[in-house]
Amino acid sequence: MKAATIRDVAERAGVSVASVSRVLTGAGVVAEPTRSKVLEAVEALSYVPHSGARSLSTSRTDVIGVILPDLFGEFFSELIRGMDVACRAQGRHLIVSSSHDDAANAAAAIRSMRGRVDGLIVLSPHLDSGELTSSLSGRLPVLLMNGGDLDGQQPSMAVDNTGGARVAVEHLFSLGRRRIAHVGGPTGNLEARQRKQGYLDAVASAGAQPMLAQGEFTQASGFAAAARLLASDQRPDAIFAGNDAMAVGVLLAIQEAGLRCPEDIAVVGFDDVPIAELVRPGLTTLHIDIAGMGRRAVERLLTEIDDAAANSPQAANDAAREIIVPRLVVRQSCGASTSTQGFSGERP
Amino acid sequence: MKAATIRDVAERAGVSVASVSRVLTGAGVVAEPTRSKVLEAVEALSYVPHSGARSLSTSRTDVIGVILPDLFGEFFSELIRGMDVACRAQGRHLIVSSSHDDAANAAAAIRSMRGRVDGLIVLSPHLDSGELTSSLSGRLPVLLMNGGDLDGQQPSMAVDNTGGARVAVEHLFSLGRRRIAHVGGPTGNLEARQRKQGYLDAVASAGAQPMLAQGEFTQASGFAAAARLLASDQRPDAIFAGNDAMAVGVLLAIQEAGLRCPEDIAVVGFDDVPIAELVRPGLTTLHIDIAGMGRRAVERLLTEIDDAAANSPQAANDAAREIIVPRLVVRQSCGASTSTQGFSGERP
DNA sequence: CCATGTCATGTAACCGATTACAGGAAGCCG
DNA sequence: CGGCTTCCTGTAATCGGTTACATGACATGG
Repeated sequence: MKAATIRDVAERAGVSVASVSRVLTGAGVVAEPTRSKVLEAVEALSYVPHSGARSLSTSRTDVIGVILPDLFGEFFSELIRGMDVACRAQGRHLIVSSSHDDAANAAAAIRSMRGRVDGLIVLSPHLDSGELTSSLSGRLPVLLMNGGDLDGQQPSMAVDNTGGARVAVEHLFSLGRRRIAHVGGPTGNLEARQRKQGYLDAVASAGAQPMLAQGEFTQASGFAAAARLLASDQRPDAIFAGNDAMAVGVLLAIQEAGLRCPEDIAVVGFDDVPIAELVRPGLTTLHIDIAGMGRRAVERLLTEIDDAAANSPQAANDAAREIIVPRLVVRQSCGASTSTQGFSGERP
Repeated sequence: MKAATIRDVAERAGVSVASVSRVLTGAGVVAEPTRSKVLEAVEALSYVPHSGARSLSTSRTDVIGVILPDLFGEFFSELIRGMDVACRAQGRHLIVSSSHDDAANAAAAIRSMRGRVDGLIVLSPHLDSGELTSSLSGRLPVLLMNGGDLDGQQPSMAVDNTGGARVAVEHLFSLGRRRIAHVGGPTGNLEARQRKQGYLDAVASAGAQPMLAQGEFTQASGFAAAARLLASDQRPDAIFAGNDAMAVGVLLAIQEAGLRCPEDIAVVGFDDVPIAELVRPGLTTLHIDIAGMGRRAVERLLTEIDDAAANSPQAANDAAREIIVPRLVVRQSCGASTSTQGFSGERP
C-alpha cells in the first residue's frame, strides 16, 4: 500500500487539493464544513505531507543543520538539547553532523548539507574556519559559534573567554594568592588562546609574573602540566586551568603530591561541566549556560533565515557578534569558603 | 541570485539534464568528455542538487531519524557520535529529536518525522513504547533500542542488563563478599528493572539474602540510598549500583561515613561512563560500547530500509532482537586488585 | 433587476530532480 | 554499401505538494 497523497485526501473529502493544502498549511481561508471534512480524511488515511514535495514548491526545508567538532560529552549533549528545544518550538528539525576535527572535514560536511537545510550553525574552534564558512556558504544563512569570525561580517556567537579568565584570576588575587599559574589548552584552539590572554591580562594588571604550562584540554594533560608546575622551584599558590577537565587533572596531581587544595594551592577551572561540583573539593569555575546558548543560536539563525527570505536589507543588523558572559561559580577549590559543604549534587 | 538548477548546469555544459543527472547519481553510463564537461559546470555554478526534488522523484530522503529520551550526557553524545559516523559512511544524514521523557511526547516527535525520514531509531525506556511505535509507524522502518519490544516483531537492539548485573554480583561473591546490596533505578524504567532482576538472580543462586534500596539513576539518589544502607544494622559489605552515576554517589556516601572502599565496602556500577575511571577508587563497572551500538543500530536500520524498498519477504529475518553483552571492567572499587595505580586517565 | 463586490473553492502551472523510452551516431560484418 | 548492434544522449512524463488566478454562488445597493 502506497502512502496517501494530497489527491487521495482531496478525493476522500470530496474537495480539491487546494482546499486540503489550505487546511494543512493554515494559509488562506476555508469554510468550517470543508475544514472538518479534510481533517477527517487526513485522519482516516493517516496522511502525512511529503516533505520533499513541499520543500520543492516552497523552497524551504524547515530543517537546520549543525556542524560540530569533536566535543566533550557534556558540552555536546547540553548544546544539542538546547537547540532541539528551540527547533521543536518553531516546528523545525535538527540535522547534526559531529566529530569534525579539522577544517577539511567540516567543509565536506557543510557541502553535503547544502540544499537540504535552510541554514547552518557551525561550531568551529579552528582559526581558519571563518573564511572557510563564508567561502562555502554561497547564500546559505550561517551562524558561527565560538569561531574566529575573522571578517566580522558573519553573524556569530561566542563565549567571552578572555573576560571570564580575567574574572577567575582576579578572584584568586582578591583571595590573597600571588603566584598564580595557568595551564593552557592546545595552541591551535582559539578558545584556549583567549583564556590564556585573559590570564595574562589579569596577571599584568596585578603586576605579577605569569607562570605558564601547556595542556591539551584533557584531564591527563592537566595532571602532567600541574606535576611540572609543582616541581618547579617557585611553586605556585594557585592554578587557573583552561577548562574543567584539566582542572580535575590538576586536583589529582596536587593530591598525589601530598599537597592540599585549597590550603596549599587553589584551583579554578572553566566551563562548569557537571563533574565540577562533584569532585572533592568542589571546583570553582566559570559557568556557561550551554543549553541556553544552543537555544539562542537557533533563534538567531531563524531570524537570519527569515531576513534572507524577505530579502530585507537590514540583514546587516543581525550580522552582529553576540557575547556570552560566563559567571564565576565559587566552590571550595579556590579557598574562598572554608566551610565544608555536605553532598547535595542533585543532577536532573 | 537564485541557486543553480540541473537545467542551468545542463545548459552551461551543453548537454541534457539527463546526462547531468547520470553523472551526479552515478547511474547509467556517460562518455568521458561529457562527464568532465558536466563536472566542470557543476563546479563553476557551485551546483548542489535540490534534496526535496530528488526525494520527490526517488521517494527516498537519505535521512534517518533518532528519537531520544532525556539521557545522561556521556551516553547521549557517544551514541550520536556512533550513529553519525555510520551515517556519514553511508551518505545518510541524521535528524535528531531528544528529551522525550514520556510516551506522548515521543509519539508527537515520531509523527512529525514521518515523511521526512527513511527510517527511525527509537530509544524508549518506557515499557509501553513497543506498541506505541508499531501503532504509529505505519510502514516506516523502525529500529527499537533498549525498549520493551513487547510483540517481539520489531527489529530491536538491547543491552543484556540482566546478564550484566548477574556478572557484576557474581564477581563480588567470588571476591568473598556476602552481604551484597543493590541500589536500583526508577521503577518505571525497564533497564532498571532488568538490572535489579539480574542482581536478584545472582543473589538467589548464591543462597544469600537480597538487600534493596531505591534510587533514581542520579548521583544524589545513589548517595541517599547508600546512606540508608550504611545506617542499617546489617551493613552490607558490597553495593552494586544500577548505574555509574549512582555508584559515584555511593562512593561519596561511604567516604562521608568514614568507611573505606573497597576495604570495608566494595562498589560496582554499570555503564562505564568516562568518569568511572577517574574517580578514586576507580570504579569497577560494566562497560558498554555505546558508539558501537549507535553504529550498529544505523547499519541494521539501513538494511531494514533496503529490504522494505525491495519489498523482500525475508524482512522477517531482520526482525530479530540483537543483544549487546556488557563487559566487566575491574578497577579498584571492587577490591579485586589492591595495587594502587597511578593516574593515567587519557581521554581522547 | 442588474451591476458589483465578497468569499469559498477549484483548475492548472510550477518547483527541480529522476528515468523510461526514443532516437541517432558509430562500429562491425558480410 | 546495407543492415544490425552497441552505446550514448535527449525528450518528456512523473513524483506530490503550493498557489496565482479563474470561477461561481450569493449578498448588497442603486
